[in-house]
Amino acid sequence: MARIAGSDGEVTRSEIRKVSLSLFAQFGYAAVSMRQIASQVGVQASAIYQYYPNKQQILVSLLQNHMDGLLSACHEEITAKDPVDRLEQFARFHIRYNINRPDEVFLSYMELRSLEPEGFATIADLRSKYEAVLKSILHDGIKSGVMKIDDPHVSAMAILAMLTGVNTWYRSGGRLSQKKIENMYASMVLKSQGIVPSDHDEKEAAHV
Amino acid sequence: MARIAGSDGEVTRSEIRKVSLSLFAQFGYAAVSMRQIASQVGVQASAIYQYYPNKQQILVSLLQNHMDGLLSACHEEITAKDPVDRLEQFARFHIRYNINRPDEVFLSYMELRSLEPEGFATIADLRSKYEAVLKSILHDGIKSGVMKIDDPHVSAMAILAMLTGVNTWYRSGGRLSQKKIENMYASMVLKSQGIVPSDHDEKEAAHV
DNA sequence: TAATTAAATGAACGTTCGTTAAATTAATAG
DNA sequence: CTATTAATTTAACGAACGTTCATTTAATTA
Repeated sequence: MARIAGSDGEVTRSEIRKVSLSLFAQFGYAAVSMRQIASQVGVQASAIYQYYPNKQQILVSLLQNHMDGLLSACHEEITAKDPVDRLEQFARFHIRYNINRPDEVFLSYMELRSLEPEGFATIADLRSKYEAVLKSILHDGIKSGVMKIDDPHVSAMAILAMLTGVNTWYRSGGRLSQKKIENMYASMVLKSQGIVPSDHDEKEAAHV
Repeated sequence: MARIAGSDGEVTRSEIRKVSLSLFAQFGYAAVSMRQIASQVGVQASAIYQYYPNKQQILVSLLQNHMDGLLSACHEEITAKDPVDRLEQFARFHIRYNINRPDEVFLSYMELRSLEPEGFATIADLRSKYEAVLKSILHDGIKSGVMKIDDPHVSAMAILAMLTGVNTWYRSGGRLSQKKIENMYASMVLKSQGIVPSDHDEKEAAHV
């Protein structure tokens, strides 16, 4: 047997991505074999090399894709002018975007160590661009005096860790809706940076 | 050659632990081979089996040891009565204990998935005991009305993620002292749960 | 000093790994 | 209908894997 009736390269390629993502997230990059991926795709291991030059490039491509999507979506969705509003938008965006992509997020945080230097540099650069978005919001909030922040870098790291942590416990169909979770995390993030919610809400109301 | 002059089982055992911890944390459990561990210990791979029955048990033992230490230290060091004081003690303890054990912490969070069912159950149970310590503090704080918390479980997860996240960026000898970092995280944790620091400080002062 | 125990070696086991190469069949283009 | 391109197979490569076993040497005990 060789080419299979009805086989389609684009379908196989996306199947390889889907399966690799799921297996890497579940067992870790190093623990997953090409044969294991191939078997779930329904193909022989050697067929994967038609689409990716090696195992490492599958991982790089998955991470690259995730970070690109994250960055462009965040630039699209965080539109407010006021720093407090922007921080709230950031928190809500981060939860909303990540909560439905648990495997990508897990990979992005856990498998950077599996990357060879070149791929690592690329992904690390994208991540620091994302962190810069948050840091810039915090700087604005400090300048305008609405946030009480000792150290913007530490605050940024604390906020990101807190938000990303939702993926360690959230399972869809659970007790809490995604909107509820988004609300709670947004509130905790704002308060953690010295923003008293009622203050800001009242100011907002006064404008209307 | 066989037994080496001056060789000592206890020294070799602890060397195996040290090396395994460092390699597992750096490359991931699955990516590290017995031969790699052995070579850093300065021994042949077969010698490791004098001390551990297999690779999996090295990991289980490292994780077990870490969680035991964490739990007993936390019970020793969190002594206050007042819920707000206890939450502050918890935050400071978690930072202080974890910041100097980056490899153990990383393993505990990342390699649970590498555990076979029995070991997984053991470690997961220890972790939930630790989480229960924090949740109990939050419940007390809610009952006494000093904390503004929507959902204690979500708050506990958020706090733990935020605190544990310090290990993703902290490197010893950096810009900030451990004490400074402890202070900042403790403050953010309290504020995130609706505790206004000055309020509590003033009440404390009033007692003196 | 002889017997025993502790600590390690070196060789080998069957398996699996990532990857390559040649062959084969399906779909498409001329 | 034929030639070409796309998609896949089977077979094989050397290397590395976790683990076992018999053996060897050092240290301790009797």
